[in-house]
Amino acid sequence: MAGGGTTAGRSVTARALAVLGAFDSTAPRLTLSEIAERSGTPLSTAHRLLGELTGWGALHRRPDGRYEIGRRLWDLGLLAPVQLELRQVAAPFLLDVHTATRDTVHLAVREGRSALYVERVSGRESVPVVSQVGSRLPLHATGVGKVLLAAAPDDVVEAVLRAPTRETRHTVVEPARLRREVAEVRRRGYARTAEEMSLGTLSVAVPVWVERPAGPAVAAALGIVVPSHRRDLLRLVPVLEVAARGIGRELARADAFR
Amino acid sequence: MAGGGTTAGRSVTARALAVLGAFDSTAPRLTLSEIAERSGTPLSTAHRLLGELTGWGALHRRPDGRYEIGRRLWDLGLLAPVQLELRQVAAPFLLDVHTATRDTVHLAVREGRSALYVERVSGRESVPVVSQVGSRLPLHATGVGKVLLAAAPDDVVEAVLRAPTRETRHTVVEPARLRREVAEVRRRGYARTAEEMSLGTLSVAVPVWVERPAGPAVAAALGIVVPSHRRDLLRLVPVLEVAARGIGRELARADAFR
DNA sequence: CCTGGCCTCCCGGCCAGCGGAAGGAGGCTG
DNA sequence: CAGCCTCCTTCCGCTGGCCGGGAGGCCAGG
Repeated sequence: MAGGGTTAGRSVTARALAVLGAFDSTAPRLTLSEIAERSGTPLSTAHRLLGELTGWGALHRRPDGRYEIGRRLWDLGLLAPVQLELRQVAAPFLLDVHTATRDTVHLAVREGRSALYVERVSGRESVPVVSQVGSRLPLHATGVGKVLLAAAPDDVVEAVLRAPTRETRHTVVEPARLRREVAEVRRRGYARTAEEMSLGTLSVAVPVWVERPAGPAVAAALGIVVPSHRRDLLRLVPVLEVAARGIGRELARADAFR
Repeated sequence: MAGGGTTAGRSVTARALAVLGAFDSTAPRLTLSEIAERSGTPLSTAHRLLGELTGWGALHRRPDGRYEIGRRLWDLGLLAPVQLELRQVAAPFLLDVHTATRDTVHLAVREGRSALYVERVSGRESVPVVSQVGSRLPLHATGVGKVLLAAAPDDVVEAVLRAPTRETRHTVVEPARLRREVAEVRRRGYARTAEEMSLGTLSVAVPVWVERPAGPAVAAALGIVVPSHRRDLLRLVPVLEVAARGIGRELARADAFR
């Protein structure tokens, strides 16, 4: 019997987490063997862990035998600070902007070298966009991304400028030009893009400033995406600014309250 | 050394899950000792598990030392079917209803003997309501709850009627009267409440029917909450019905697509 | 300076978890 | 309809990873 001989130092918890980690947005529903393979766990081990995770409610087993994320993990996820603080505070303001403009409105925060989309309001008549809540998109090719990039520490800016991906034929990838854009965003207080992430859409975005004991900081970026035939893009900047200031004020209050 | 002697059969995974389970909406931020106590885990064991969970990103440790749910669990939660299928399909329709009415709109599903609030659209000018995304409220005291109750199997109805909680002085708790209301909801196709869950608000709700291979079924309930001085509550029923039918159709399509 | 609360780290015994392998269920093919 | 394949479930004895008491550190308050 091989026994635990080949466990290679991975702890039980690490294996259980690896099993959970097998799920992602490209694979939200998996069979036992897929999970075993994706998590690098022997079949029978995966089977046992899945039994426990399912029993607790972290996962759910469908009638067809496949596994998916369970309600209990959904619940836990709702307790994450990004959800509990940012989203709940910001949602009504995004709604205001959407009501005034009828376009797709986004709220994103920086996570490493990506923009993490935290909230989105988009009706059925809005332009189709790639971003969803939970998506991570590059900092250099979206409106909210550029705002977050302009507010990021220098080492992040340098790392992003070193290898900007080309998303469409309009994506700006020249480091010098990106550097100029970042400076411009800092000066003007808003960012704009034209078909740099997906063809047929323009975007503008502004920072959400929050007063903290340590001084003002950019906590998020608020942006709007419109079809590319629109001419009056900059008209939206004041609308976004009003909402962003409202969000910032509420966040500062929430911070003070702890 | 006590060793594993007193483990009482709880598996490692069960302990790790117990640690996660220490978090809930009333306690989204916890210290090590609180977690140890709430999860019934010895301090040093909790400490070790927290280290692993934090390392993986399931939890996050704040500068002040307390733990909270991490981004990675938030991500995973977004993959739950309730989020991925229902919410994403329904969100634009809730938005439509909100735009037309400016009131707070809810989508809920039944989970056991509770109504689980899955999505909510509410501006800043809407009436304040207790429900949040992820809340569980009683089936007998809310609009969406009554709709879900009317669609529930008999044993659930009986169980709910046996011990209805009194939420406000207007809550209907007499089993006979509740039974009559359920029959009425089934006949009329909508439910209404008047200050039964929180004072100062009325609500109406309709079922979301989905065509399935096994026949039509109520997948969710769509409801709206308005301040109690409004007189034209029933005017909203057709609005909700249009949206509910739209959601049902999209869900059936999504089902077919798998 | 002491006290108390809270966190971090250490260590050796022991049992819970490990995973290969056999067997079952179901579906597709020739 | 037999044969084959894929996928899932269960079994079981060995062993290495987990357990948790306790020592010690850190910090705030008295």
